[in-house]
Amino acid sequence: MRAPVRACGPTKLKSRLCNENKFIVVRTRFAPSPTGTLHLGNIRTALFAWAYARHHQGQFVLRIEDTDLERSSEASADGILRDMKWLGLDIDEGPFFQMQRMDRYREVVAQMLKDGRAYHCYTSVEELDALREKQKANNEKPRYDGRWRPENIAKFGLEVPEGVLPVIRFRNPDDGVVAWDDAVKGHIEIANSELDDLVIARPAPVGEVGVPTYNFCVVVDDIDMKISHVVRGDGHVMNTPRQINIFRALGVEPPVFGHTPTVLGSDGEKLSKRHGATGLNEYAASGYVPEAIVNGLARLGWSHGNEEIFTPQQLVEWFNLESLTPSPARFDAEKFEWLNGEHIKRMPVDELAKRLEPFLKEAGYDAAPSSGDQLDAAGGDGFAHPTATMIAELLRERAPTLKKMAALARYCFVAPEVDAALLAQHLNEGNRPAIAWVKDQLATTDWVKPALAAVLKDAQTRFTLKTPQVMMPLRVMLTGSAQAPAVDALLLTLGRERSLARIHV
RNA sequence: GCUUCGUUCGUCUAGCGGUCAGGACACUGGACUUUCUAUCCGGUAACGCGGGUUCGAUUCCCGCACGAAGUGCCA
Repeated sequence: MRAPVRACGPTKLKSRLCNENKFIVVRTRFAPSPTGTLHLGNIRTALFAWAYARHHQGQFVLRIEDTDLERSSEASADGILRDMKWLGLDIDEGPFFQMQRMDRYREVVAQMLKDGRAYHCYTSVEELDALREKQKANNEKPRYDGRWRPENIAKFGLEVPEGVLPVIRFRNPDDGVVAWDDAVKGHIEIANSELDDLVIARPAPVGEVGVPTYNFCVVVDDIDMKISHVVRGDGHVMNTPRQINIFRALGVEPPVFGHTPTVLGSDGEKLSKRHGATGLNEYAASGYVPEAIVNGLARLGWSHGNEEIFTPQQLVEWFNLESLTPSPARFDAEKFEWLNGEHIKRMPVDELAKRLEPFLKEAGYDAAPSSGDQLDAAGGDGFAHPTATMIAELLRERAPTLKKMAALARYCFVAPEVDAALLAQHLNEGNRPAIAWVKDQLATTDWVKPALAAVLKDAQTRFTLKTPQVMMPLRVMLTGSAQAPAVDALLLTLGRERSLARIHV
């Protein structure tokens, strides 16, 4: 489901480019390529850009950079939209698609050509390769030598070759340095002598403009979309000076740049499918809640003192670019899971129940109703079964993900298989009478927690047993496991009928 | 090779010239006699190396090492 595309950018080149470079409002953007699912690294950049805009009551723009025809797909663009929505990164404008802005880019290239800020270059790819090889062999930096700059043509003795379509190159300044104060990394400067004349439009007959290239489109887009702060991954640091030069050539002051550090896999390698740093959708499917993902992602490279657990709202309130660390961070799956558990614990039960329900269904506990605190329709073992809310209440502190919580809830629906050896460890002649007594009491006692607790306590005193001697056999019979919630809570959740059916003395 | 950026416990980080270098995850010890994969309390564990500057460097400067990115008619 693709949102409607909005046209962006007027056709009056000059007036547009030269004037409105004062940004009153903060406008950030996220500009992914639709070439696959978003991984944690990408989405974190989006999160930071979004949080910055929201913090300043600014706007957040989504731009899809779909000019790589071979790898781009609509499905992937839809996936991006879906993931952002799930995380709560609401967008104010867009998505804009670069493919639909080609005319605009060409218009600007044509203008630059006319103004002498760009020129045709007939050097073939083969020649370029040869040139670079030679430069490398001589221990020089491989770069285009500017031979087709109008003033150099004669010097190089060049003639326009037959049947070769020229590319258009940007005339980069020869001297001086390009410098900017990166909002994350601080002052950075690069000598123009390190930069060469980059191709801004691919081959096309003279008089036409070929397909424009990335570094150029980005600048035109950021100008047209009035982006005030470019928050992006630090893989773009080396593009920045080139882009700044293009901004200036177009008569526009460049925006503020903030380059966020890379996220590495837990092994320290770059994030990729193999590292388990899988797509966001898979975290959703594993029972992670978006609040926890936002929290964890933000905490990877950003900090607000010693705050570890915070809500998306708090992130927005506290966020600033200066508190980003400039160094790369490793993804820590264990900490993410812990964080997820913390967010689950803090969530209102009803909300938790609502989110748990699909996971219960997926686990095969289909009949779970959505809410309420009374037993509802018959479950898989033939008894009225607990609601999602009751289960959430019972297990919220014991499961780090919704999926694990659903798995833990098994005994709420299905009679457990009780291992005889395990039971024998906890049930013996010493406590058997007590358990029998408890069962008797449970047949008639009020099914409320204080009453249930009282029965259990009475059993201890009446039979002079230690607490575990009463609790453990019940726990095992009720759940099939020695690790389970408090027995009174279990009884309450499971219900009288089901509980009695499971207690065998 | 060249350019740019980076380097605090295993991991994420706080620190912005004087701290017993703090917190969190993980790990580990204990407590909770309603178990535990829960909860509470405790513990182990870090400033990459070498020079400066300074009364004093984790903090500032310079080298080195290591890592990352770039060096495309990819984005």
